[in-house]
Amino acid sequence: MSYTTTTVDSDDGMHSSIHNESPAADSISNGCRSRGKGSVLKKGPWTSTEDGILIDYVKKHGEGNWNAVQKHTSLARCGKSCRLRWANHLRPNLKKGAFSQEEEQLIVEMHAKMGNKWAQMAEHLPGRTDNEIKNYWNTRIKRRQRAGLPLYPPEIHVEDFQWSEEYTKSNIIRVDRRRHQDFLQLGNSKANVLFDDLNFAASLLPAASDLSDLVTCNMLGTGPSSSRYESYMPPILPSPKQIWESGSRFPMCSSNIKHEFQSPEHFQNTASQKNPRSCSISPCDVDHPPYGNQHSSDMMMIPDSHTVTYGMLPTSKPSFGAVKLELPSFQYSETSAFDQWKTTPSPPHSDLLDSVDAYIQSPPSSQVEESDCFSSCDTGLLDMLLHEAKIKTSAKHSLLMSSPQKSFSSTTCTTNVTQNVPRGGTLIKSGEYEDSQKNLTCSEITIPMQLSAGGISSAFAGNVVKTEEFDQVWEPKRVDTTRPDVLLASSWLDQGCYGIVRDTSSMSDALALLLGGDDTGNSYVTVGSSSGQTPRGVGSCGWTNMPPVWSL
DNA sequence: AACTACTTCAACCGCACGTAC
DNA sequence: CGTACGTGCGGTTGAAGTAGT
Repeated sequence: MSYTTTTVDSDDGMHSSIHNESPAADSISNGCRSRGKGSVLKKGPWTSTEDGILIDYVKKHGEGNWNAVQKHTSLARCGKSCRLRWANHLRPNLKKGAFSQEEEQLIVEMHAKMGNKWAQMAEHLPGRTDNEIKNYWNTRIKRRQRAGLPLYPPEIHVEDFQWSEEYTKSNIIRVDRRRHQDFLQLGNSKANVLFDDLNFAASLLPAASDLSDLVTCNMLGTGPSSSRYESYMPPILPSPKQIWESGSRFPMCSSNIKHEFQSPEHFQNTASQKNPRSCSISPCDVDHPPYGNQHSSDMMMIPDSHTVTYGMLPTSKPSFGAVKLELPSFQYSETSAFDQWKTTPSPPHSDLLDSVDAYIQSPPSSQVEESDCFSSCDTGLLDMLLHEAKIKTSAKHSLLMSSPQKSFSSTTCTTNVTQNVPRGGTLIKSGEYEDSQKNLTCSEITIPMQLSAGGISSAFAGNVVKTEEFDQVWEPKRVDTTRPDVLLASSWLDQGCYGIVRDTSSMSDALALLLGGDDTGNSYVTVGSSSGQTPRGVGSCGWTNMPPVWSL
């Protein structure tokens, strides 16, 4: 931006510039078309006087026809400038100040779904402008880039195919705004995962047929066999438009899984005492074992995860080593970063974003070898894959059964997935899917999820909050809870307890996982690493102008 | 106190799209 | 159909503010 014109002192003491448009360059030189009266259009910061003029004009004439402002007032601003000023600063009901945590989380969530669709995001953040959101995001990018953190929690990508750019550009979003709104609506209702949705997904997507994958998607997405950043690689997915046009909403399950990722306090107290903000997963936190004496086999390990610092550290004093700071996202030192997470204190009730920021700016320094954690937490990839094969078989069967109550148990990890399952099912066939969420009575399946990190640390005491009948054996997925991004994602999911899109992501997570996988249980998540393709993950993109996760 | 580095944010720019003529 | 115009969006810039040395 170069306000290289006459600088004048404005009435509020600010310097502003006057752009002298020459006749030859008057039309589009500054992005505004001249009104053709030899006008001298002012540029730069607005003065209070100008604001007053514009406000008066809008009061009299309403919004729109911005080029007429210059005609009808003494304001020497082009229409674009007027519109921008009004939209970003003068219009009523604008919310000023820092973004709330809910807003921040929604932004991240929406960005994962939409990409840089600031205006669309702003529609879902009342009182906020696209410019604000954009600025916030750019700041976030810089922060996380500097810290070497991935931009999104690892699970984010798998839920995003629903919101591909194709979708947002499709007629659906224009014609059916209500659905759009529903998708992002704020709410605290339980997520509903409709098995019919899943079945529909399975029919629509041949590879998407296993409930086990649905259940395990969040774990395998960052499974031990995957590289650190594979979770950012997109699964091969059908056209989102196709899915949407088919009418399926693919409600999420992960939020419900996450819903059970409560703090120890949560488990120790009552299930009804659900603090939506509570999320504390610090399995590898040797120093914080208050969550019970869970055996390592009872632990789920989320590989490559981050440990969140939960606001224990000052947020204003970056303390990263220079080397780490210079590492671009997805390239941070695996060992150092990994190690740092492990000993991070993790208060049970914490704030996700603050925690992340806290980590970014002041990570722990203790050293624990990643391999140590893995070896102690994980019995091996092969075992896991074998489990996967079993799961697929059993879960596939369970999906086809008419009984809505299917639960999963495991000797090593009890995962609670609360799902609302339509009785009788409404899957007709692909393309004729009904919105079961509206029409069906659903029963709930609750699968307690128990987290801990192998041998090292904190397992949740009182591991089962809700106990339901288990007639399916569900094998554990080890979750490397020492990886910051995974823990971030866990917290992320927890946010779904009070968040916005919590009833939409899990199914897509599952589908993404399913599509990325094969019958051998390999390569569930990514297409980049195992397919021989050149990965197109976030890491390969510029930090600015990032595509939505689904499109990577 | 002065300087530097960094962050934030308001505003501009170019482009795309829709509409009117 | 082509052009002009109005509007909106996303990317970029640089002034102002803040923190660190």
